[in-house]
Amino acid sequence: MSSRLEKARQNPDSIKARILASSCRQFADYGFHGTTTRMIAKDVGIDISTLYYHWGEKGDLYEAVITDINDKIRDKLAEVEKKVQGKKLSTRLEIGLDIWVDYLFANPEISNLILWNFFGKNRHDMDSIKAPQYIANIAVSLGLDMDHESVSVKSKAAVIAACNSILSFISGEKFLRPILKDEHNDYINIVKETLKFILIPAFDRN
Amino acid sequence: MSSRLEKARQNPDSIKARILASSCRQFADYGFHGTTTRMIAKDVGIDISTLYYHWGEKGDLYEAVITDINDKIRDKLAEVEKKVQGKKLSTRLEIGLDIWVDYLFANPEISNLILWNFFGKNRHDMDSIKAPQYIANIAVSLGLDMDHESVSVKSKAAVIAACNSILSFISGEKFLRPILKDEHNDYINIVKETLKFILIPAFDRN
DNA sequence: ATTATTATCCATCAAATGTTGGAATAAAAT
DNA sequence: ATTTTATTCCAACATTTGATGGATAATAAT
Repeated sequence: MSSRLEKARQNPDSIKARILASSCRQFADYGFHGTTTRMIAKDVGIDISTLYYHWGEKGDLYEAVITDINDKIRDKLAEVEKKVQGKKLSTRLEIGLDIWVDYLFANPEISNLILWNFFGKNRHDMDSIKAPQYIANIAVSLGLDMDHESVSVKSKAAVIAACNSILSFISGEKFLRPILKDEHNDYINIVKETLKFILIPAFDRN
Repeated sequence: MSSRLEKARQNPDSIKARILASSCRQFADYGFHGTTTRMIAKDVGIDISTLYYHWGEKGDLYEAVITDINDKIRDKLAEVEKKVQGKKLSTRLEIGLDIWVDYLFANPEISNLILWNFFGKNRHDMDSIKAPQYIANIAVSLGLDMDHESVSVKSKAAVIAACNSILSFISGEKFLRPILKDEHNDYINIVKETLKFILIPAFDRN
C-alpha cells in the first residue's frame, strides 16, 4: 500500500487528503480519461505541480483512489456482516439493502468507481476493485453458501445481479430521477421499495 | 437526423459505414474521452483526415453513433413487442429476456453505450439514449400498465431494475466471466438462468 | 479527352494535457 | 539566527489529440 495513502488518512484536512477526496469524486464522475490533473488541482484550489508533488503521476493517484475505495467496501461489508449475523434470510436482505443503499447514496463515488471498473476498458493496466472476494463474502453473509471457498456459481451470479441492481440505481440517479421522482428522498424510497420488490421474492422463495 | 448517417446505412461496406461501426465499438469500449479519432482511423485503416472528411468533428461522429443505437433499440423493441403480443406475463418475460440477452450479447456495444450514457457525466452536452420512452414502452409491453402516457412510477422503476440487470451482465462480461464461468456460452446460460431466477418471481408473483 | 467532383493522404497547426525543473516561500530543526 | 526540510507556485516542455489546408489521385460527368 502506498505510504502516501496512509499519510492522507491520518489527517483528513491535509492537502494530500483533500486531493485524494477530490480525485475520488472526479474519477467517479468522469472516469480516468475524462478527468484531467488540472481539473483536480483547480477543484482543490492548488497549483497542478503541487498535486504532482504529493501524489506523483496521474496513474498513481488513481490507484490510491481505488485502494481507498477497496478498503471502504471491505470495512462496510464487515460492519453489515456483524449486524445481520444470525437473522433469517429475508431480514438479512432487508437490513443489508437498507444499510448499503443509504451508504452508497451518501457516497456515490464508491458506486461510480465500481461501475467504471466493471464496464470501461482501460487503455492502461491499473488496480481494480476486488469484486471477486466481496461477492463470495456477500453470498456467505446472505447464507446462500457455507464458506468463502466453495460458493456456487449460481449463488455468485445471484449476488452479482443483486449488487448491480443497487449500483445502477445509485450511479444512475442523474439519469433516472427525472424519469421517476423529482425529489432526491423520494427517489431513495422508490429505489429501496423496488429493490425489495425485485430481490426478496427471488431469494426468499422457500 | 444526419444525412451522413443515412448514406452510411445505404451501403454497409462504404468507408462512412465502416467508420461508424468502428466508432461505435470504440466509444462503447473506451467512452467518448477515452476514444481518440486516431484510434478509430487506425482501426479502419484510413488517414485521420479522411475520417474528418466523412464525419466532421468527433462530437458529430459520436452523435451519429448514438442516433444509430437509438434506432436499433427502437426497432428491436418493436420486434419483441410483436412476438409477445397476447401471451401471458411470465411467457412475455421469458421470451423478451431470451431475445434481448441474445441480441445484446451479439451486440455488446449497444449495452455499453447505454451504460456510458447512464453513468458517465459528460464534459460536453450531447445526444443521449432515449431511455424514458423505451422504459414506458417496455412497461406497456410487459402488461404492467395500459398505455404509454400513464405508466406508474412503480412500474417504471421495476422495468429499469430489470433492464439494468441485463445490461450489467452483458457489459460486465470481461469482469464477471472470470468470476463465474470460463466459457462464453456457459456465461450466457448462467446469465439467462440468473435473470429468470431474479425477475420472474418478482413480476409474476400472482 | 476534358472537366468537375469526390475521396484520400501528407504535413501541419493549435489546444489540451501529463509532467518536470527550479525559484520562492513557509515551517521545522539545529 | 542559521540551516535544513517541506511545501507551493510559476514557467516551461513534450506528447497527445482534435482539427484543417492543400496537393494528389481516383471517379464520374460532360
